[in-house]
Amino acid sequence: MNETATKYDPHAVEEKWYAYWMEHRLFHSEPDNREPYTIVIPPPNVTGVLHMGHMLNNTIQDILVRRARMMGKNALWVPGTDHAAISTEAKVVAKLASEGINKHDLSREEFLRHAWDWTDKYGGIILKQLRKLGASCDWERTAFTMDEQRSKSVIRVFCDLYDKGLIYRGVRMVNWDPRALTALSDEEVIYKEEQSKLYHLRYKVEGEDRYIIVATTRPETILGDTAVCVNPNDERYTWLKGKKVIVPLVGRAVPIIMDDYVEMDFGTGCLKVTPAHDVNDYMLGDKYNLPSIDIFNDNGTVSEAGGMYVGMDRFDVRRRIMEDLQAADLVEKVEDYVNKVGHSERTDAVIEPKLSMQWFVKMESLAKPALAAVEDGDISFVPAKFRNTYRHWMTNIKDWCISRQLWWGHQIPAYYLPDGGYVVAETPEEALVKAIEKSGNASLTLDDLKQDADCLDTWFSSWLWPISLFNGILEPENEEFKYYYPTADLVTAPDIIFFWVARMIMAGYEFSGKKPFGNVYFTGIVRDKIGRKMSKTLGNSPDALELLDKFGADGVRMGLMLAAPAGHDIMYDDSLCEQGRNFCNKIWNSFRLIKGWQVADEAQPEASKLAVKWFGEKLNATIAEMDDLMGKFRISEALMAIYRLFWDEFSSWYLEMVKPAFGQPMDSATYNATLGYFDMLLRLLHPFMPFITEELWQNLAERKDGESIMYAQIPAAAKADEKMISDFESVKEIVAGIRTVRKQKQIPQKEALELNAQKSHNPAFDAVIAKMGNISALIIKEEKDPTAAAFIVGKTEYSIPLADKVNPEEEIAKLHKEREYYTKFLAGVEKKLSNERFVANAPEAVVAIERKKKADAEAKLATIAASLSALGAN
RNA sequence: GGGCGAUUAGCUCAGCUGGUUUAGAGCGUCUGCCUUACAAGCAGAGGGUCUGCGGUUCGAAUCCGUAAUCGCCCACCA
Repeated sequence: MNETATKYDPHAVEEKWYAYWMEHRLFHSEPDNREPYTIVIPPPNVTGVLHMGHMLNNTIQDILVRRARMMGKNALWVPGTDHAAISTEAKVVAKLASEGINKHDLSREEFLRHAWDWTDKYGGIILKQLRKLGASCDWERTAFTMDEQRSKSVIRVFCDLYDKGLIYRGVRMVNWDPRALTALSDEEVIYKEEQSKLYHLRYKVEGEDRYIIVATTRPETILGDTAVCVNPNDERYTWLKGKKVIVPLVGRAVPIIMDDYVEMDFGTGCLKVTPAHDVNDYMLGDKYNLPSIDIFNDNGTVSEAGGMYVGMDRFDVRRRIMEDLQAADLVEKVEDYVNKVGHSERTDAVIEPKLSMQWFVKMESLAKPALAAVEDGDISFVPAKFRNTYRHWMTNIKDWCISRQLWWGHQIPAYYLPDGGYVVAETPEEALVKAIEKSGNASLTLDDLKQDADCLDTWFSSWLWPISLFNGILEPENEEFKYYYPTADLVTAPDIIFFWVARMIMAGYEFSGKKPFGNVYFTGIVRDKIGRKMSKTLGNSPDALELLDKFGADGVRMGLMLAAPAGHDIMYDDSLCEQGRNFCNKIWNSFRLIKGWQVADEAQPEASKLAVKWFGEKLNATIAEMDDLMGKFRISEALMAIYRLFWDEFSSWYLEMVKPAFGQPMDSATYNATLGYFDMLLRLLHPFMPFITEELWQNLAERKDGESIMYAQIPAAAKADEKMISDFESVKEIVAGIRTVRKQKQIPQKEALELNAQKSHNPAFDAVIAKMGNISALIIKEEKDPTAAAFIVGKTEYSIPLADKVNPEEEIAKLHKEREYYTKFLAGVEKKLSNERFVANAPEAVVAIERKKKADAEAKLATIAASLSALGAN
């Protein structure tokens, strides 16, 4: 380490200590007698790269884990990645396409080989990047949602739920992603407001020369129309009862149905019904036994069943059909219209509601204990407002569509028999046994069984994450599971509360009988300076690795944390990281100062003795404050507390008080106390800024190989001497008063001054005042010196005799200003006290405070009056 | 359409069960200083009728109502 550099250089330091921590396996945890503290990482996508959100989220987790470790707990942070079925498969498909390979020309096995190659190559890059941030994960436990243990757990759970009757297969209207070519769960659909059109189309009434007008946003779906619906109470349309209308262009006659689902005042009051491509229309179709014409292929082009525009994309059809309708004079009008359109969370494709055969989980019974856990506070949410969101979702929960028409993921363990029917089993061998039993056909072989081609939703493996990491599904009695589970805290972003958090809670109770974690800390969303969400398309997200490089990991961590109270979005700006970097520098330079001191065996100066005593109290108070704040997950406030202790109290006051004169040595008592304090400050800072604290801690004293600040304990708070702390605040004010006088009168610090004080002055810290103010003599003197520059601290007036330098008029003006303030203040207090109802109703303590305020203000005014009269004014 | 949350200094936010807060912090701004740890620094200063209105109370930034603005979540009006 280069002790002469005035700037902290994070680069070499970070690499060195991370390697040291790894080499000595300091992140590794095994069950022992200590209290466990466990966090499981929200697994990032296996092919993802580090972004601002990850940095925030993982910094918080690291702070919690490192702090727990330093409080003597057996801390474990388990890392891992998620196979992210849809997005990974999409990436692999795109990569193959760029090589001229079409996914569908490959067998499932061939495709999976490519996918695994891709995963091996790019997978886990993000985990390497987390190391640069300082994440103290137990990398030996790195897991993957598709590794063997996790995969087996998933399959076991599927079979278990199936056996319990909680998983079923059926034809339902699902959200279809025509780009990823798979069904999605409701949660994977993002509704976005879009500027679109409302098309008013003319439907001819069969056998009459009359038309009705139907309003739609999707004219292309008329190909699938099988009815037109009006409200039975709508008098405009009673004449339509029992009639049929002709679908424009298509020429098909469809019945008029009457249902009060239709809003009379929307559009024209006529609704076209396309049961195959709209959830509500499906419901109507079901109710009125309408035929359902599926006019789209899986990729969103028109199918043979559409009869026209076959093979054309749905959006091209929209344009074309409108041209054709215009030409046939079947368009009444076109209005601008804003509506919400569902998009795929992963591919952003516009969702097509589609009827298909899928697998579902019945959620109602799973939700019950999970809801109760949060309602009863067994699991607490930070901030608590997310309980509302959670409650609402849980009480309106719908069945979960878990099948995905993908290859990358856990293949559904359902096996179809040659003569129909299927069995669900953990392995093909077990399936065969069940199949033989079910069919009564003993000659069946493995080749006769055909496994369901679909994969499971990614979240069907993620919801088991906390349990499956400790193998709690397959071996619920294993030692690790019993020790580490339930985990302590979960740190995640609120946008996956339904995807993940809620489902983990359900899985926790269902598969382990216990909650998966005690607290859920919801982070904010990182936004840019003007409040926009950071996104690739906007290009407003700084490159995470560049930031780490520019400001150092500690600087970035601190910058993010300073602005990140729980659940509060943070507006990112580089100035935050600059502040973090500057703080690193401050710490660095304090260390340089301390290490530069010569130590001699001499008596401890009075000022140093006082400083040591005072800072000890201040340290105690801050430890207590941090304990309290961290207990409430007010992490940024805890950081601010230690930041201010270090910068304002330790650097600006303590070090200045004990600092020996230039070239002079320091007494060993003060020196050792200072080293002790510095050590303690480093410990308190370490969870937030792991690298610089390790570097300095290692250099602060001789350390054995393998020793680390990571395991240096943060002691429990002792009771602080509040009296001493508050007395010292007055001392600061006195010193500040002296500094102000010096500044106003342009008297340099090196010129010693005399200070007069009234007898109410507390002499306990005189040595400090003398040193910090460069005061040669502090004289208790009641009478006023008109040639002295005065200031008041508390009730006591202080003055510095300056002979000719004092301008009496300035002094008088200053006193008048103070008098004005205190007169007003006193009037306010007196008004309160003269209110009988206040005195009668307010608690005694509150009244006493007001009385003291009054007495203090009066004393102060008396002091001011005396000073004024001494100056010959009033 | 329902719900939730926010609105406090130029910016980002504290202020928890109303009373030692006629309101605090960090950053930024302004003024002096390259003082032998640190100019990414030091010493100071200025800056707010707590979104508006009404109410409860002896007392309101804090509780209640209401309006406005913003944000988020949920929902099957084409």
